[in-house]
Amino acid sequence: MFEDLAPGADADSAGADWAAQTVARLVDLDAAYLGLLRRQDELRQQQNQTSAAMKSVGSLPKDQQAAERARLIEQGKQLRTDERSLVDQTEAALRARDEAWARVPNLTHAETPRGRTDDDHRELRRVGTPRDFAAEGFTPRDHLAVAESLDLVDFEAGARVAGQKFYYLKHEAVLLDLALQHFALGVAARHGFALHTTPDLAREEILRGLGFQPRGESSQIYSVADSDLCLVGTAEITLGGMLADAILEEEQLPLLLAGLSHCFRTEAGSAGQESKGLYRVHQFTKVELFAFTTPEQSETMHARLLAIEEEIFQALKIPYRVLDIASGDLGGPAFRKFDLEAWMPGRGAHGEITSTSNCTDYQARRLRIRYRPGGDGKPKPRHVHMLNGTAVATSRALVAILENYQQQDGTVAVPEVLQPLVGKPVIGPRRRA
RNA sequence: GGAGGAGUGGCCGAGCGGUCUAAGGCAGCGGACUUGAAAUCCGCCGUGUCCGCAAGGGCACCGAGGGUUCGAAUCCCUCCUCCUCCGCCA
Repeated sequence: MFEDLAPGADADSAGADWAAQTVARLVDLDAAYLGLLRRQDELRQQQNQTSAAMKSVGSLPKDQQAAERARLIEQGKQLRTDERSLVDQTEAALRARDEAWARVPNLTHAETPRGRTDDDHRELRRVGTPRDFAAEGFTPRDHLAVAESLDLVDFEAGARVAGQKFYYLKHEAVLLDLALQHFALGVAARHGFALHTTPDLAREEILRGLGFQPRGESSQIYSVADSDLCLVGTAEITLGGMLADAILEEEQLPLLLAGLSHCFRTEAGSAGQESKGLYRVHQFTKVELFAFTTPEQSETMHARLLAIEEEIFQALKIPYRVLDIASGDLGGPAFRKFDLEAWMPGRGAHGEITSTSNCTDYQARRLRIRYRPGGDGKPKPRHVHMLNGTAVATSRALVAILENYQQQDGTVAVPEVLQPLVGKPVIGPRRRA
């Protein structure tokens, strides 16, 4: 059903055509539903009139009352039968319309680069200068080698207890992980975000509202057997879901939330160099920024979220670049997405460390989150815009720190802003017990 | 985990088969009175959706979903949430 609503491989050339067909299909489905809805409402009006008529039967002459009652009951029965079959049709039509709608991704920002490959992202800028390891006289190792030599991470035990791509952080890595969380939460609070810790599980319905696909074949989401709960892949889900069905006042916007949660991802089908060590794991901890705004505010807010992400990694003194993500890589909900990619000397390439998306009203429509515009008269509620951004994902940040702060003697310097919580300026060398 | 109780408009709260077009109160908005304010009085005061240029009208919503009935906020079933007590536990 509706295969024609999914773009094919040559979507860029066929894009306009596909869009026109999709719109036509949606219009047809909508008209079909509304036609049935109108008939259903008329039928219900008759039902209401019939039961109202029953009330006045008592004012008829006694000898006519029984006959009139019987007539109305018979009529009511008939109407009920008709109404039920019409309701089934109406519900089916509504489902067809909504399913078609759910498959339509968000619109795309005019400036978003078009394309489907990593080469199609637009690099907006580079900030910070990568260290010249050759000049320092040594070859940088990847974070896993650094971490293992300092006994900071144990993947073997993680595999034994929970499976591959699970891990234990050890020693100063634990403190680094916590220091990153604390630092990011501090920055978020200073920018006016209300701090939250969130549930690490959420109902499927909420996941769907945020545009995630909880139980698909290649789902990134762990689900809990015999329940409708899933492990969250990001606090975006729990923060966004907090206000489902709410109608906010315009003065409350923009509403800024920060959430600390564990994040769980199945990482189905990913492997290779990119997934080595802490870069791609099943569980990590993340501080997430979330914003509810008016439609007019969302673009400015998106820039603000990006600026906060940059502030954090500038404070950590990690070189990075900013990408304007290409249309084919946006996913369903995002209207525009910026990624920060840190320079990772161990692999000699950039790697994603944060991502911020403007989802405009895509999630708000599914979660029914609206606001009442101020002003005179009785303005109808409008959908809010919803945006999210990573303040810090600790596992990825650890990769960047270990690789950028490694020293020739095998130790790792601690970023200055984290030193108060880690309690020392340098990690290692360690004497193995 | 066990046993009870409860979910009604922004909030409190009545209603427990047809008079619900959901009482009453609080908050809010407009007005009268007042130099101004308070107090008092009068009026307004949910959401969604459909038809309509509009005025206006229809339909739905009393935690969610099913059911019984000519007719359900009201009766029955399932689920969700909250409260109380017991047990267990960080």
